[in-house]
Amino acid sequence: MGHTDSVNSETPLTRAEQKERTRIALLDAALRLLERRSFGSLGLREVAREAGVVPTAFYRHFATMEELGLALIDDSFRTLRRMIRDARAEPLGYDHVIRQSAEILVRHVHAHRLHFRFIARERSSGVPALRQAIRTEIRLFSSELATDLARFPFLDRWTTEDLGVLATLIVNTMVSTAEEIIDAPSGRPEIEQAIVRRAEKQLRLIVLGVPAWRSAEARSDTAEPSENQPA
Amino acid sequence: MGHTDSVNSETPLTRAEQKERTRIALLDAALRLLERRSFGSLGLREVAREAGVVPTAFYRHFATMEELGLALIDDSFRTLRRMIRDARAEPLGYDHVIRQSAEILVRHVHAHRLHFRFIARERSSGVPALRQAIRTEIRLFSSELATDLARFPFLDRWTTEDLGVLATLIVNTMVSTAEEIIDAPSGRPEIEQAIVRRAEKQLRLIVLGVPAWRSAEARSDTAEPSENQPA
DNA sequence: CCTTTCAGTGAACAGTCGTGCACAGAGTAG
DNA sequence: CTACTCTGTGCACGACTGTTCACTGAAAGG
Repeated sequence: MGHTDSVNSETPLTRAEQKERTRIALLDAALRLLERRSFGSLGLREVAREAGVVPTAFYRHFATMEELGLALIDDSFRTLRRMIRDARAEPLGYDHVIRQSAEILVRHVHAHRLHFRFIARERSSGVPALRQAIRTEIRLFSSELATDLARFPFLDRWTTEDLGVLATLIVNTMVSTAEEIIDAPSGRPEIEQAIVRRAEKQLRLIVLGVPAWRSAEARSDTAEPSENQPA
Repeated sequence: MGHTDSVNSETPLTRAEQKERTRIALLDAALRLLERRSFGSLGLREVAREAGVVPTAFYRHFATMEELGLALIDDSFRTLRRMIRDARAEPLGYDHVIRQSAEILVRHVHAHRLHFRFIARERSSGVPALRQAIRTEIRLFSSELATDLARFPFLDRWTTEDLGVLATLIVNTMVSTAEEIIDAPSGRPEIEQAIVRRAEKQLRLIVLGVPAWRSAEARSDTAEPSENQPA
């Protein structure tokens, strides 16, 4: 008696459309459950139930839960990349860079709260395969930022390694900020404002260290004098 | 036929001693399982089995898994506090502060790998109660650091808020570093050295921004000129 | 010494889990 | 129109889960 209206109840659809629809229903169901639980504790049956689908239907889309998890990571980072494209597209007011970047981050975190929460949560916890995949993506993101940074004053003659150091520091700060925004009680705008305000200050502090960087490297006493280039 | 040698097989012990021993066996078992899995996906039976104890014995020590988790947090932060005490006890070579702090961090992460892994993993993921508890502890740690920082040059006349900004930035960097060290493949010392080296550079960069801080605050154009005090 | 306490046992419960299998029935191709 | 494809269904299975209960036997207390 298999009735097809478990996910859809609209006009007749092509087969591929209907299948994609169920797939998305499964992904969304998982994402929804992940608001309160961790991925590792999620069950195949649980997700199927939440999606309004029988457990065995799950296998038509994913061979295992881990596979669904990787699909979720794909989707999540797709939205994150969109955010970065947005950031690059903006005029970039030069000394408003920090404020603008923070604003973009906040906007996207709100627009794709579930995706960001998923990434933030599974970044350090749970299933090794997912953790690995997320770390790789973030690392890739950092090195993209590093090449972007190389076009700023003072930074144009930095070592690749030093640019990486700076980029990672900035990314880490952004990630921490995103995590705090996600966990902030919604409907308490002043708390979120404080978080954003602090993030901006942190980024500003980091940027302030940039002009002084080289001299400090030269001051480094007992360290092996390897990678510092001559002025 | 309840035999008592499931955990112990030594000389006769007092009742309290034996009970404490089993309690520790349960905590250690959980900690060991948490190397590969997340706390949320951990089962009472699983932990009891790993501890070499029958499931029902679990209830003699913890009413629920969440209670065991909170006990784990207690223990983990106890070792973390010991680390901080060590850090304060050292001579603090003044401009070797960064190198020394990093060294202490590395040493303790290795000595208490399981505790640090647990904290790192459950900090952002899984069971709300645990996440909450961990965040509170870290926040407390940050504000302690803030008051310590106030005794350094340049920092002695900073706002409380700005000190918090700086402290949080430093703590975040430390936490990220600890997470990376934990996940670094053991037996590859060069990878870990690279991580530590980057962490030191990041901290140095942050510190370099400190002397320039006030002026930048004054430069802040369209922002509301609230919390900056006159020089 | 005898009695009490209580950490750990073992069997049993209702429920959930992942997975295999046969089958329905709507979309698709000839 | 017919035959085929394939997504979703329904049922069954064994394994595992959290929790209950009455129990045992050694340490603790008088």
